[in-house]
Amino acid sequence: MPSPPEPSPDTTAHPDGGAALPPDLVAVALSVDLVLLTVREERLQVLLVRRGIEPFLDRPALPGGFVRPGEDLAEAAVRELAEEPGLRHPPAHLEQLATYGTPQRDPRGRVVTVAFLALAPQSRTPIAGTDAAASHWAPVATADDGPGLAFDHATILADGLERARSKIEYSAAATAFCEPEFTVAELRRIYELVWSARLDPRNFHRKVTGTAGFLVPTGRFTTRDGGRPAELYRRGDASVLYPAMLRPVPRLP
Amino acid sequence: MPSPPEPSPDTTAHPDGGAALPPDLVAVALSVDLVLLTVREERLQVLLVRRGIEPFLDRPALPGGFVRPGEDLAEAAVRELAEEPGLRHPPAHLEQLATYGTPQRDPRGRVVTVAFLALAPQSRTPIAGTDAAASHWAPVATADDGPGLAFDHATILADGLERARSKIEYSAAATAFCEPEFTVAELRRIYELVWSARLDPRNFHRKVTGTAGFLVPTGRFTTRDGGRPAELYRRGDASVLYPAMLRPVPRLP
DNA sequence: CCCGTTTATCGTCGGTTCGACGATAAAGAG
DNA sequence: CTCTTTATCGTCGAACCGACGATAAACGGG
Repeated sequence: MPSPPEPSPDTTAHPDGGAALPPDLVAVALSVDLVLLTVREERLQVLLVRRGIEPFLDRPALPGGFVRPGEDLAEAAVRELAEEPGLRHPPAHLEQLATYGTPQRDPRGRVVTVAFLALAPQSRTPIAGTDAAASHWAPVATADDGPGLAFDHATILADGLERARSKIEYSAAATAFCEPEFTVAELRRIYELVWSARLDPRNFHRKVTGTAGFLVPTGRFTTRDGGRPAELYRRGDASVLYPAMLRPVPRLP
Repeated sequence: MPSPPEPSPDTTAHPDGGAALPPDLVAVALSVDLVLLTVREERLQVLLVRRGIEPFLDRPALPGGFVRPGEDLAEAAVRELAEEPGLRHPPAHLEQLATYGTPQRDPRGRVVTVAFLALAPQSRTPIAGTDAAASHWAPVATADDGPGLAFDHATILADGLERARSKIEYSAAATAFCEPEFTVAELRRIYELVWSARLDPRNFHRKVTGTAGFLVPTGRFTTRDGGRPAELYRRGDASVLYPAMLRPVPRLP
């Protein structure tokens, strides 16, 4: 991390090998932004930060930051997550979402951002929802209320939500929202809150326990949800679900 | 397009609004690369170029180039496609694939590339396969033969192929490989060549003609494939297929 | 002109999966 | 002990799929 203005060191470095980048190409600043989702307080929530500098001062934004020299993209995403006080441990799921590079998306200049989608269980998300701190959890249903998100982060959030909603259809990614051991009902609650839909407990139970490699029974039981004791499961080694979990079609009436 | 060395104009421009980018951040060169697929000569093929400069001189590579000032990412992808002699018209399908930014992926310096996946019908791909020209079509099955692809383009190509193979499962993207009017058998051939699998003609016919919004019958017929005349269809307005077209499970024996 | 070949299209049959829902099991609350 | 809550097992019909038979409509060669 040097100090003075030398804005594009890497683009002119390495003139060895007889090859150098063309001198007239456009250099951009590169950042990563994170759509970190969790299920807490019976709602799907996203981690937001309050911007402390211009532009969009005091507006909510997705957590993120600039990529450092010699740093890979996923590496930068993991580092930004670790720096956020809203997350104690690494997330259970992290994947690249999309890249946003519209020329005018940042008034300071050309900033291209690579967005990542991260899913984490509630136990790794200690920040309370109504703190005035820089980091806070916001229900995704109300993320667009109040002052709008900075930059194009509303678009990125919407893309991340759609990715998460479709990802849990055909993969075991929903278990990333769960604690290491969980009941079928707790997993079903994840699906219901992510999809904003109600699922039949009996059909859901048949589906997830009948899909090979999805859930591994522990043989132990819990009554923490009340009622008859439910068996505890761990996530299996299956990453894709086949056949997929079907998202209920939105009913018109 | 200015001329002299001024490698990072945009990162220091716009100091207005009381906000400027931090002076010590890493600037990167930004490029787009294209995985342009078509079905020709009974094979799934990808457009490759022969590199005319170092590094990877004379090695095959995905077509692409640097993003220009003021240019959006998708805009740059469309421009690069238009500049390629391998494509006469805009592709029928274009989507962002992923972004690759490992620090050492380009020996000249920090170059981050946004890869796009494009699908086009044969009629828009006039270049012959064995020309010694800069652009040529290569069957994807043999794209890894001979000298390897430049940079990390083998990884990008593999990701693009996987995206294409899964995309046609749950969307109508396979029609992007077809001419404006096509028969059910021609569409089936697309699926078979992209998946390297054989599909039952009767079940495929039932599936595609029974999925609402997938195909629109024209009422006209053709015998260009021999045998009994087949009805010509156009693509419908459905973009997602529900239920999905099921990819056959790979047979072990 | 008849006939075999090729391709298109329609149907049938059995197995799997899904949605809707009944029935039973096992805990806690009062 | 009864009521409530939740978990889990079954049942039934509809939808869908894979395998495959049957018919239709073109062509080419005798």
